[in-house]
Amino acid sequence: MRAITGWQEARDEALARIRARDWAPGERIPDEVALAEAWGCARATVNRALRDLAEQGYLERRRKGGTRVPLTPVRRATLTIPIIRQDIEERGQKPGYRLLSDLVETPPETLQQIMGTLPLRHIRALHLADDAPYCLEDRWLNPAVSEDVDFTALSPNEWLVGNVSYSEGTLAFHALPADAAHAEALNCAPGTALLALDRSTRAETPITWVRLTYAPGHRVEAGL
Amino acid sequence: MRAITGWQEARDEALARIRARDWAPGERIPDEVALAEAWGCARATVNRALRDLAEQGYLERRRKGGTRVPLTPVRRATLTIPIIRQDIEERGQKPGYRLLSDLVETPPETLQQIMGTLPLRHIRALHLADDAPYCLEDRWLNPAVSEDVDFTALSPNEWLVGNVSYSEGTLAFHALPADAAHAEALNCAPGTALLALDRSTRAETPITWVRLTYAPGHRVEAGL
DNA sequence: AAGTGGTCTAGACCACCTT
DNA sequence: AGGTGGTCTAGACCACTTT
Repeated sequence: MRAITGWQEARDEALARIRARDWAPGERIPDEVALAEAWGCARATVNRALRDLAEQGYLERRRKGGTRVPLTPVRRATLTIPIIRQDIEERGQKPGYRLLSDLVETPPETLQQIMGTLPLRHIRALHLADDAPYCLEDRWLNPAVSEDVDFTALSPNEWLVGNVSYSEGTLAFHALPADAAHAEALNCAPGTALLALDRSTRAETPITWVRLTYAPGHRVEAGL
Repeated sequence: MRAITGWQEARDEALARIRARDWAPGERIPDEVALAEAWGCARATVNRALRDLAEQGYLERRRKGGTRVPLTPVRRATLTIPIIRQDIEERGQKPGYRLLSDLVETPPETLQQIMGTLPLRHIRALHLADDAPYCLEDRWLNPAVSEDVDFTALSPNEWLVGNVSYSEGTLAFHALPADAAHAEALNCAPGTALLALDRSTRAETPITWVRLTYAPGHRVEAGL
């Protein structure tokens, strides 16, 4: 075999061996020093290649334990979370936005546990694609964060990304039936199955919790 | 400032500056050589830190163009895709499995475009958690791949991961109303909103397309 | 106790892209 | 044309974990 020149080449070579079961599931593969010598490259190059495969779930690595091909690989997919307006533009549609309500309220108890402080600013807004309902943004905001921001023309989604981003959080998908409010906003029948994305965001202090409920038929795609 | 010792420390320092808007959105940050000198570490360490942040969407890097803080950061979340049985076990529940049907059929036209060859092996199976319906696996398999495999006791999901994994594919979430078959299998009323995950897998040739339809109320969580 | 991956360093060359 | 990130190398030390 000719010498390997780059880490991507090393990665491809390793992946080929895994796929060919040359390195069988459960088996320990040669250590980095051995591979570096066999492939005629530096150990750091092998390391980069194997680390990359491990990040994708193709390998398991442990100090002293060596590197193994997992018996049951856990693949990872990547989900990109753009600003809603960008999302719509990338579909080649015209983005629109309408603020439905902006109140200070006491949230449901489940939310109180997540957000802590009370009361919260509760914003409901509709995003449009080519003038058709695209998704409903149902957001609870820590009032300390948003103060006097006017969400009449600018969606909280966009404002937050530009002003409070780079924070921690959780994200989950689920399905729910359209209630009366959904039905009216998204222009569908009550009970329609809708895809929803719940996301909570916090830095030192809780910032926001949001549920994006998409119009019927919407699909969220993930990479790899 | 005291010298930075590791790449994670460098990453944290950089992220702190981004969050503090010390490095403002749209702005170009110092180049790697400058940061390495300022932080008292090697350039490779800075590179690793900034590359990591760029992968997460916190920075945009271009040769000659330098490194910038994006005006509108696109965050990325990671979705782990375990074997269904493992998924159930990790919830502390007892996994179960029942094969519902295993036929060779002509798939709907939309699927023919994805899978190419005809006919396909069509398998429907139910996964159980603590004897309650967990998710319905509706799978179309390239017959050349599965040949004589018996899915009575072993789910296609598990067999594939162990035997044909390490392949390319796509993945998408959406919501759909339970039809009569869903309703019976998942023990819910017809029309119930259900979360579904469509996944297609291919190597050199199309391997399989599957829709996992989860029991009502199921949530799929993503990291960060 | 010892083996293996994790990482740092210093220097170098290269590829790409903006100017 | 030149600056910047992308990557390779060779060597070194360290941290973890299994033996």
